[in-house]
Amino acid sequence: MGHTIKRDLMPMIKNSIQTKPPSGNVPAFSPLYRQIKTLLIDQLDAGEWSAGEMIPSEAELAQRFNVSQGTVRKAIDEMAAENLLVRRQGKGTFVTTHEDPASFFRFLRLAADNGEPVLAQSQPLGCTHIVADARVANAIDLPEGAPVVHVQRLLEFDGAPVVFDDIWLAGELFSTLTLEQMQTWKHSLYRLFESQFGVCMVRAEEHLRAVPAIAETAHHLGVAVGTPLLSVERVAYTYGDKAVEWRRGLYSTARHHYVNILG
Amino acid sequence: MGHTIKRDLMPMIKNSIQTKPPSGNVPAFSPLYRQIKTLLIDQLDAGEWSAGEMIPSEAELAQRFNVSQGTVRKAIDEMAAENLLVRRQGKGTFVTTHEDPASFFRFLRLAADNGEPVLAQSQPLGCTHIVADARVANAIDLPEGAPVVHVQRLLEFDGAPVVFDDIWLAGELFSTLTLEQMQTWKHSLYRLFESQFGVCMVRAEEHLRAVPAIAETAHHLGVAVGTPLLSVERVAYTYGDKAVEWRRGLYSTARHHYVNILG
DNA sequence: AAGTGGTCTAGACCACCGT
DNA sequence: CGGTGGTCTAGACCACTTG
Repeated sequence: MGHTIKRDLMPMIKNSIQTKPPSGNVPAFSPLYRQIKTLLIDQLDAGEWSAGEMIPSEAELAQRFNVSQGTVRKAIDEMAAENLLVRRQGKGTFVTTHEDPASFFRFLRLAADNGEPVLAQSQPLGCTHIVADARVANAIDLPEGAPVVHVQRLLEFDGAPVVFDDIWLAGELFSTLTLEQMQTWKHSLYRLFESQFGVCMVRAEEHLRAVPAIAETAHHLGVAVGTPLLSVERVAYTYGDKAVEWRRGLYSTARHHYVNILG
Repeated sequence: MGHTIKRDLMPMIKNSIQTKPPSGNVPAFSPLYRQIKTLLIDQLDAGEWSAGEMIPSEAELAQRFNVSQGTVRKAIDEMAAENLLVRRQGKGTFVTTHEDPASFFRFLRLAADNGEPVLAQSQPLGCTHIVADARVANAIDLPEGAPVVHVQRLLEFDGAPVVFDDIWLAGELFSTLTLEQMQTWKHSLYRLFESQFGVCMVRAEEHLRAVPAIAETAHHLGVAVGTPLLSVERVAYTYGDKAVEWRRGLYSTARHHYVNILG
């Protein structure tokens, strides 16, 4: 037969793990540290610790889960590599937050051609509560007709408009979002979502293509109709790989470019 | 004073590491496993093991470097995370190769809109040995006027042209590259570079923008002049962060898109 | 069975941060 | 100083591959 972890973690949770026997031909063996990682992610998802907060020390977690510190360490290592946690030597381990300077506009891969650091300013244009059409429903895994919030906004770099965004958000999580709220907010949208709605974006997937500017977009970005624009479609995920946002950004790449590092 | 590692690695190499005292206000402390990682990368760079080959076992390396297996393991962990090495349980640890199916067109982020897997075919159009102009020289860190190889080629997906590439290579490394050689080659260019020139691309940085098609490109890609194309400029690096290639690809995104995962 | 990487432990000590 | 993460060790045992 198969590979099961027989170790007890915490008495109260030991039954929640490793329940699946090696069914079919999928081994489904999960080492202790990965089970612990899963537990920690569940606790993040449940809001046990909020963004920016310190989680318990490795020693404490080791005791709590009844494993060695090295095992906890390996779980945290993986989570730090996925940007879920941030380790700070001498201080502790913290939940990654978009409030952290290092995470300002963490998912915005635009850079100025002249190399100067970009300072983005968000200019909200609209916020309407509607229902999901097929395309949006499919992107963020909702039934068609489910409530969604549609946001339009302009991103300006040094006062010049560079990105026009259409954003759709899962309605349940953002039912109270208003245009005024965004207009008085001075930081990134993800920082707003995190601090006001408790929704922290941790991962995203983008699809890029080149498209001609249509009249409305051309107007907002101050370019001629037909100007090639970079279309960036993004699905963003919170803890537990839940898709909660779909957006399409149209980037004017006259003086900026999209940067990507290939490992 | 400061932090120096006092451990002897190998007798023959112990003098090569940790020579810098904590000058200025830079601690410059390097843990053992990172010193070992540097040594291993140097050996990869020197061709000690070629792409696809198995490197010595962790136990052997531990003995060779006079450290514990766990320390070697941590060095290899980092290298595996950077795609320099691939671990295979029960078999060994191997140098990452573009011959591996998982690495075919490893840096090509194009996907078909309909979700079907893409099968790329390279169509070489030209190969000339010239000297570097300022732009190319700057990109791959050569003096202006240094020899470079200029390659033009078309990438076809299912017979349809999708990418037009202009590629510049460091001349010293590819002095014997010919058009015929590429025309008879059935696989990716990076696989050719690796197996015929011993140059393995391990990392790249891309800058993307949207541009209108000019006449020549439009002709090659079968689109109208002015059609928005995705311009992808790439600098590719071998071991030791040496830039050896600069290219600009023009992607027709009518039926394909560029995929990017944001961690 | 022998050899490889993968997991887990227990403990020592170091580097860094705050008080 | 005590608490945190960071490094390193030595050894046991597990999982996977090959002969």
